[in-house]
Amino acid sequence: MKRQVTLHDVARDAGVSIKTVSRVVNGEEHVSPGTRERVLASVRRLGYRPNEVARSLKGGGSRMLGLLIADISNPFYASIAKAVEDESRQAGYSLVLCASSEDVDREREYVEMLFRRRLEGLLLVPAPNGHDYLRREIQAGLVVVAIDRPVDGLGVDTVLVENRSGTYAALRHLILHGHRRIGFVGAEHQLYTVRERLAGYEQALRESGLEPMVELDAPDAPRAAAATRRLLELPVPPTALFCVNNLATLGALQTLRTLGLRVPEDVALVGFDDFELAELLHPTLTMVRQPTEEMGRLGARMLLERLNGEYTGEPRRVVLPTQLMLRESCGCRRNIDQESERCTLP
Amino acid sequence: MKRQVTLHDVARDAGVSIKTVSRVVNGEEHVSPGTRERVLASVRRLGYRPNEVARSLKGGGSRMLGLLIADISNPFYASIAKAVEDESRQAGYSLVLCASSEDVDREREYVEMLFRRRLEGLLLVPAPNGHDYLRREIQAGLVVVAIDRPVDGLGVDTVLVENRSGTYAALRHLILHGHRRIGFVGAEHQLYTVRERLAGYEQALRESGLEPMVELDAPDAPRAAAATRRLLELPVPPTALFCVNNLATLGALQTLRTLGLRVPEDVALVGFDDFELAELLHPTLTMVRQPTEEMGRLGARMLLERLNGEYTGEPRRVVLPTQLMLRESCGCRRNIDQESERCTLP
DNA sequence: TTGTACGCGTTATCAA
DNA sequence: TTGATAACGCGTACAA
Repeated sequence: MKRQVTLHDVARDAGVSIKTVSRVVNGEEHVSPGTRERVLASVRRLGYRPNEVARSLKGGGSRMLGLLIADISNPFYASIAKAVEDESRQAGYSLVLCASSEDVDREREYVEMLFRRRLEGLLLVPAPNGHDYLRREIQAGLVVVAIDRPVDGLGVDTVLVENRSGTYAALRHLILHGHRRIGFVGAEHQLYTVRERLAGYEQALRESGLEPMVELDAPDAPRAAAATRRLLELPVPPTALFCVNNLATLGALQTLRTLGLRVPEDVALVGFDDFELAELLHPTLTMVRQPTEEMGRLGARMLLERLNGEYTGEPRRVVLPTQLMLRESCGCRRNIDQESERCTLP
Repeated sequence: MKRQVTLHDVARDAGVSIKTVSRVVNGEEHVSPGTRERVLASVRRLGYRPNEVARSLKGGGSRMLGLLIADISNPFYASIAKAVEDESRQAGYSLVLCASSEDVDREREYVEMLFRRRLEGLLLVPAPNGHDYLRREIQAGLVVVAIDRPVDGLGVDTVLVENRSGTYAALRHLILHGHRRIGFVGAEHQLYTVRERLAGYEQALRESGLEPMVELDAPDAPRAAAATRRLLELPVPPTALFCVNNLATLGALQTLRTLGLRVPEDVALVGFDDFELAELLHPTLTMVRQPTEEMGRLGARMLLERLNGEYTGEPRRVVLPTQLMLRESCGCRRNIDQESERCTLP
């Protein structure tokens, strides 16, 4: 990095003091038009640009936010990131992207780094387990907002979706279609969203006196594929599957294709976390949609409201609604005549 | 932001000078074990963490990189971002995420901001047109690496893929399958990648004496759908389509479905920019794969090599190979017996 | 209207 | 082995 152009350089060039240059640059009052012109000319000639690092140090705040997610290549997080980036930029903040891979240690390292760089706020999709370390950061002034999952016992603003009732609605739908054996293709029980969705699943089954069939070792597509296979190779296999998220859904589809099973004729399928191509697959996929962009946008807004003092009250918890996107994979189309009233459920 | 714990606080607490604390914190020599212990105890007790902003100002560099892409919700960019984030983190850099939406003005605003924050390097997927402004930033010390598209006339390290020959191979494949009328579903001609792929398309057609059928107004899925419809409603419609990227491919599929045309029986299809679900669609999609993660990883490495002085030579231009992923949508499977030798082309 | 002097938290220089 | 002091670039308080 070459030596940069500073206020001093401009001041010398324009024949004024650095304070005058500072005034001009920041558009303050009390500068005569003449000097202003002269200073601006020097600014242009020398190519002066303010050093935000110095401004931050002086006390203005770093005007940077962090977004900590598991994996940006997952469209769920990418969609959140898109909204957060947009809101940050509009508010004049820069956004630091951090990926934890669901690893608390990596998360903690990242948060430590963010704190040292004096980021003002953090949008966090907390990895499973142990967020006590965050208490210290919050006490030291870092503003945190949790998205997708709560971070328990810390009283931070939180944006969630209706995991439980969204799943419940999806399962009611399958049950009303006549399914009695419905498998759950899940992921680590440590994940809040998985627990909640599992609870919705179990509630729906319990109410109908059905037996749960649960596979939880499906944190990524390949393992979801294996989990699905285990379910389908049961002595009495399920006639329908509920997949806990987009990755699990892809894995399940993989296996269904491998085994040559037709959807929904042989096995019906509903998944959580809708994605763009669900409408282009064959069959089209019935999915529980969560408003990913809105989650990001809202989380960012809540964070910014804290930062600029627009909100100073108690921690907020927003729970956004989900939506059951009825398409073909649940068997709806097949039964649409005889059960049309039921298909309008959600 | 509360008042933070500084070197002074630690120094006072430990009864030493700030320089001594600084030495301990940075693991320098010339500190007696006794004082070191005392200082470390104070550091822990007070919860001191170094202020990287101050370090940056002092001259250590900000240890931050920028990644400027069009849209993080596009899996192509998300995949690049994943790799870049990973490389940055490993090198001890933080990554600022910037989305330009292909808008040069927004790009310029972002770069200006990045410069003011004194980011050390920038990984850039340049928006179309006018990058003269970058010259100034580079001269001022910003290190730039271009990914996916070159930024002309500026002599920066660049990572590209074989757009032209990749497309050429795809079209040869279609032509050898007997297609004589092949449509091109493209995007703005201003985009380097589009121009290159179009050139590959035209070359293949020219060599076989075929007539190009080109639609360029397909920058997103909906407009790609419309463009595809225009092609297919021609008096003599194409029997095959080449789609310039993943978005164009999705748009084309949309229209094919709407019109009730079968792929590949009625219309064959090959697209550029493979994506995960191409294998799960029906039919599975024959696509030109580009090594997105490697593009990001390599770009990041080249940038880091510049920053740490490992490389100081002439601007480098790396062109990564693409790969034709033969699946069903090109009609390959149908003809695989009679043309198996041709199918091994790529 | 303009300028001087100080502080932000750190590292670097040089002396003790 | 230690410490006082000067940068780094900027904004603020206070004078002029």
